[in-house]
Amino acid sequence: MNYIDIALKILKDNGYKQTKPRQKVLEILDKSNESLSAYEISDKSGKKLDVVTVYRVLETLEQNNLIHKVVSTGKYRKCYISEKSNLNKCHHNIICKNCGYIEEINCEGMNIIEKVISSNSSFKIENHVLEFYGLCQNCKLD
Amino acid sequence: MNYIDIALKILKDNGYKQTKPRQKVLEILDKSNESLSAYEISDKSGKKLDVVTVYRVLETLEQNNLIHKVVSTGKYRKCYISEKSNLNKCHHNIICKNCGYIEEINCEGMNIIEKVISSNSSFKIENHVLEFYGLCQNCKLD
DNA sequence: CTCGCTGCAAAAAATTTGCACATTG
DNA sequence: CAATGTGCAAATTTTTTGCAGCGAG
Repeated sequence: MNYIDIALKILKDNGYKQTKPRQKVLEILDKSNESLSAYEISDKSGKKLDVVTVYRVLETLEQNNLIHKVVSTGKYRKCYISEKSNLNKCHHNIICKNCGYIEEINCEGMNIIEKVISSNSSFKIENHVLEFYGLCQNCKLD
Repeated sequence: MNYIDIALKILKDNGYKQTKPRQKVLEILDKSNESLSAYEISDKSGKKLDVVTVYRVLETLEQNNLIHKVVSTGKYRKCYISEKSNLNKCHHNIICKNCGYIEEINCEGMNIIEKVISSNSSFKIENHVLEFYGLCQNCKLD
């Protein structure tokens, strides 16, 4: 099952309706290799989706862990989901500074880092944001 | 020498003028335990500083590595600087979800993580953003 | 005295809200 | 048909730009 179908199923399971705007936003994000803003998504829909609707759809999708906000830009990117569970996966991205291409990565070491930080500070750490920036395979060759 | 004096000296050394707005913004950020937006800084100045000026001062301070933008909120926080060098220090923050208190931390492990990611992906990684969220000592007791 | 910096006005961009109507289940 | 979700209008918030005048060096 592909990203869109899984996402729609999760929405349904969580009591959300499967509407055309939601499906359309998922399709646009699924196709894109880079993160997109609400306005960019509205544009890519041929303006069929109002920006306000896009904002609200994005909020819903994010709450259900179906998409991920790139914190340095505020734009959105689909993220890995599976039929079994989409709960609290630790999402990290590498973002190409040149073309915007984003790849989701697996970063096992962070739980260790969190433990080290926890014991070196007086904080109780609950979560973190981590984004890497650089050049993707194509752009580093130029 | 304290934060403000060092910062002003660095500005001077880099060819920037030492102006009252710059000094005032530095003072406000120095006093604050949490990150502040341009509007909050303007307010804390008793509206003596125009928001536009604050935006421009913040931009200058950031370019000189004297302050640091909290990427998840867009607000600014002073960061560690020394008379000798303020170049490209790797800044990481722990941010209290409850009260907003921010502490700058030293996070040695990240260069190792960057190397691991580099070798596991096709990207040439240049930098990263890392922020931790949790509860500070005071707030975790409540 | 000169160049860089600030303040004011205004524009542009990003995000949120209210409400009537449409759509899903 | 009942509850959610959408579209439009409008308000709010955030950030940027232009330009005249001020002030640091």
